[in-house]
Amino acid sequence: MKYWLMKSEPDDVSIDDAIRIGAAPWFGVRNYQARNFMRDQMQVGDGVLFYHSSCAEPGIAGIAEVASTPYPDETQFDEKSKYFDPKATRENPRWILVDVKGVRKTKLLSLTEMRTLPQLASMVVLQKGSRLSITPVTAEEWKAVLKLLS
DNA sequence: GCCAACGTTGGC
DNA sequence: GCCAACGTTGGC
Repeated sequence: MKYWLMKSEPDDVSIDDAIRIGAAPWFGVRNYQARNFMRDQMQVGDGVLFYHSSCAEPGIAGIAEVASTPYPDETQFDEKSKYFDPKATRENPRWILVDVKGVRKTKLLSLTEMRTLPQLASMVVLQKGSRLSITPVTAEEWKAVLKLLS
């Protein structure tokens, strides 16, 4: 059992959307490190901190969980998608994703608040220059965040 | 909209 | 394999 923080633009998919939709493919990741986390390390049932980014109040907005094993991101094959990748083929797909299921909405733990909390200082997402859309979360960090959200 | 910090691409 | 140029992320 691992833990993750996954960023989503709420104008695109918010925590409310994720809960309403249920298990949904986490499409559009086009960064190899983030892809590798999904492809190589995620397991069904892993805990996800659902983070709202590029919005008025960025921060953790809810809890989700990994809901599938990895499989190819369909949008890489779709010429009409903005995520289309001409170098990807069905025989040799480049982008792999998992389904993510929204579990519950929480109060917003804002980025500014997170930065003030010593128990969260080690989180990858808070490190200077970090812009990975998927980052690993330690069990300690997970516990600390859940406590703050309760 | 700005821009710092990264990541990717492609010529050599 | 280096690295300059370019593209992207995402907070502010």
